[in-house]
Amino acid sequence: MKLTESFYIRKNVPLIARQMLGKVLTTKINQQVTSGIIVETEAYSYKEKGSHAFKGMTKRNEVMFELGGRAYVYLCYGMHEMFNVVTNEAGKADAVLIRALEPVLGIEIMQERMKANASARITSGPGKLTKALGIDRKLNGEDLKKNIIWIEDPGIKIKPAAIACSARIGIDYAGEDALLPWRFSIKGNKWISKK
DNA sequence: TACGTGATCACG
DNA sequence: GTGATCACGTAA
Repeated sequence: MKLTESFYIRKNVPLIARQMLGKVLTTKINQQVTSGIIVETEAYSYKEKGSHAFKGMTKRNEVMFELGGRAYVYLCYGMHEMFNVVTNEAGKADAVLIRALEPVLGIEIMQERMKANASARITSGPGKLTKALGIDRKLNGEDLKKNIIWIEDPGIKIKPAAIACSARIGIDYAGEDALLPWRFSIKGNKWISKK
């Protein structure tokens, strides 16, 4: 069943990011269903310099300031769409970046979408999984309770010992906050993004 | 390691 | 208006 507000609207964003491992992200776009198990995430809090929300609200990040349980999608490096889940209550702009998935449904559809750059590991990275699942900025602000993009709990329990945590990737600009161990992944999973 | 790529944001 | 920068991916 779908995750509800009681999951998303909590204060502890690293905890939410960790608990998102093993959940299933699904999109239904143009009647095409694609999904994957979340195997790598990163937490971002408005209180630390790694977050887009650290300096306050802008046109780009305004959905981060809405109530938890929505999609925050933005363009990075002029070519990659990035998908985040907004968490916490309105005004407290926390988010979890989904960095990698293990494909489950619609694998052929994903391969078709990735055709231009045919790689075997179609969902192993934040820019790739959005393309594979058809996620783009049109979904910015989309409510995850609806039937376009959502996350379900398949009831798989991930043991604490099976979770790796480390510093987040690609945020050197955040100074000492770049060292926070807020990147989580399922140990040994083949679909984790490359180093 | 290098660079494509274009929106965004902090300056004036 | 302008310019530096960017929560990446790929080729090499």
